[in-house]
Amino acid sequence: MRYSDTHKAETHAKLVKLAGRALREKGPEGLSVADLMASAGLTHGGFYAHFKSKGALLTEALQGIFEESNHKLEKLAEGLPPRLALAQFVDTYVSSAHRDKPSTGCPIVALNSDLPRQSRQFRAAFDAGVKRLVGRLARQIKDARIADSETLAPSVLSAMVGAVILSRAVSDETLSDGLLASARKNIKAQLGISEPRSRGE
Amino acid sequence: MRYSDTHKAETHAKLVKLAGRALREKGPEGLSVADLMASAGLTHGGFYAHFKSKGALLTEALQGIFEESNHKLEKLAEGLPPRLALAQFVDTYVSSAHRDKPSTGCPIVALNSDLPRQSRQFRAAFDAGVKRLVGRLARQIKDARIADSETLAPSVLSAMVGAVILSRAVSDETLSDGLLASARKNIKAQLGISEPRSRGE
DNA sequence: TGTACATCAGTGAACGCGCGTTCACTGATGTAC
DNA sequence: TGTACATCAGTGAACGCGCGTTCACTGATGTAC
Repeated sequence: MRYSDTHKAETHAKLVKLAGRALREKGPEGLSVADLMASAGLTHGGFYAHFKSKGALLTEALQGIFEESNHKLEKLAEGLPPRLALAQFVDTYVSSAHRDKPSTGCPIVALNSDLPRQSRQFRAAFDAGVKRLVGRLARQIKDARIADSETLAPSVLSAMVGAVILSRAVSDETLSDGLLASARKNIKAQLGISEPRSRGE
Repeated sequence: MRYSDTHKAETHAKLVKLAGRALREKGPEGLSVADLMASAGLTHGGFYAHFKSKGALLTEALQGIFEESNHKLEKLAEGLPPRLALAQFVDTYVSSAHRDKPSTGCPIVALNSDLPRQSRQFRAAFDAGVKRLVGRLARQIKDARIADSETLAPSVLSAMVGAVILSRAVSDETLSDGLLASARKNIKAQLGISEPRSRGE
């Protein structure tokens, strides 16, 4: 064969990864097959040797994103006591860094208003990802011995999601920063994990 | 003249209104000029007698939506004591009715992830709308004699926005309903306006 | 009062463009004999 | 050991389609004389 045994799988993985970024940056409609292939150094015709359709790629890319997010969150909490891990999660999620990097950020924030127009498979993958994230958050809240972990988790997630979404949507930077700070403060207060040390931040 | 004096203005207003609904339902890219004109009983060529471009229409439609939303909110609070008005706002916004009717709902929820890809004019109109809504909410919180009205308002808005967005994005209805209920409860608790009467709801 | 002309909201064919998708082909390599 | 063939990831031209936009035209009516 012209290529190594693993070559096709490597190309496939590369395409999924690139698509994951483009998907979050440009949305499902903004991602173009030709551009994606060009970004991988290939020509557009070869796309269909890897994916049945653009839709199939989108779903696979979304699954990959959620998988990757999950790993990142695991790493973030590693070795930290539950309450600190939770605070760390909120601070990292509701941050200007997250706001400014959609291509590597949370897919819920990046894709939400496109969702109603996507395929059933895509929405199913999204659902699974959201449920998994809610579950993880509920466990973290429970581990931190905070009451009402089950009902608190979805509400905390939606507050975090909403804050980053609004901060991204708004182009006035002062308004955007203030919004994030205010949300961080209130979410942590709601969880009862406001740390007194960094008040001067 | 073939048409009455007000005819063109009426058609224009009708197009803006129809565009406002289509915009929230299908997004900026999903709204097609030809479809819009057809929905008004006209042919697509006439569009440019009313608008300089599709972009100009989108901006005008967005401004119209925010205007209309503002009127709705005013009506909702009319005659109610401040705390009840606030609770009413939260309950109406974070509701399955709002979730299920994107075409007449809040544009922040409907359009957020499309925003980075829109024109400067469109984003400016969005900004203005968000600021106005935050201002209105801050005033309501202040009127209800709740502390921290300035920092609370953006955080409450983003929590409400996030809840409806997530509830719309998720296709599992139980998860979606639970999310809204949980968010309503927590937002009102955060504001200190949980009413004890409707606990059994 | 009657005729010629101007107005202008709306018509509908046509345009250029980017898109997702198809398909005959390439060319380096492994395999069969 | 050498030759003919099969394989298959990737190439690149071509397709049909929907889109935003343009433009010559229509036709009912108001206005000038």
